[in-house]
Amino acid sequence: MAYWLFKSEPDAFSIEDLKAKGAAGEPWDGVRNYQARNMIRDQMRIGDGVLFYHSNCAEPGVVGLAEVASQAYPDATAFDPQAKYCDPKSDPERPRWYLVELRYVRHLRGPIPLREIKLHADGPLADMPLVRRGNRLSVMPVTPAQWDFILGLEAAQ
DNA sequence: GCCAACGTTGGC
DNA sequence: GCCAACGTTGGC
Repeated sequence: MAYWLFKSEPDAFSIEDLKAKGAAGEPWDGVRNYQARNMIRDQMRIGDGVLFYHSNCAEPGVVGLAEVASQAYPDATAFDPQAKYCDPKSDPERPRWYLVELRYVRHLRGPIPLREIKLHADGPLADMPLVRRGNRLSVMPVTPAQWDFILGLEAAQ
């Protein structure tokens, strides 16, 4: 089992929104980045752990846990001319973009702000793309050691 | 709102 | 295949 971090803008879709979806979960559509696509399509498995991260907001940080709730399948919003993230270069015969569904697991005891994560940018979290300047990946891998360390920060709260 | 960093596009 | 221009992301 692997671990991931998913960014989401809380104004658009927050951890509360994911919680409200309950067991049904939420198809994580709209990812239009090849690096992220490859991870989604080739590496994600049902049951993988997800750090749910709020970006582009007053206090960016990890706010909760989710899990990968489906295998990857084509992102149909790419075929939909009405959709915001429509991509004419993707079609059902040869889909270019994929998604997995996410399911809410729990909130963290308290948010772990990016500010705090960065305190460990020279230590246990050095390899997290999150702490590197200018990183824009909306989906990124998390090592078991990083996962444990983050949850350790939560336990210390 | 600003702006640095990045990925993508498209002309050549 | 290069690279400038552009649009987007996302912290601050």
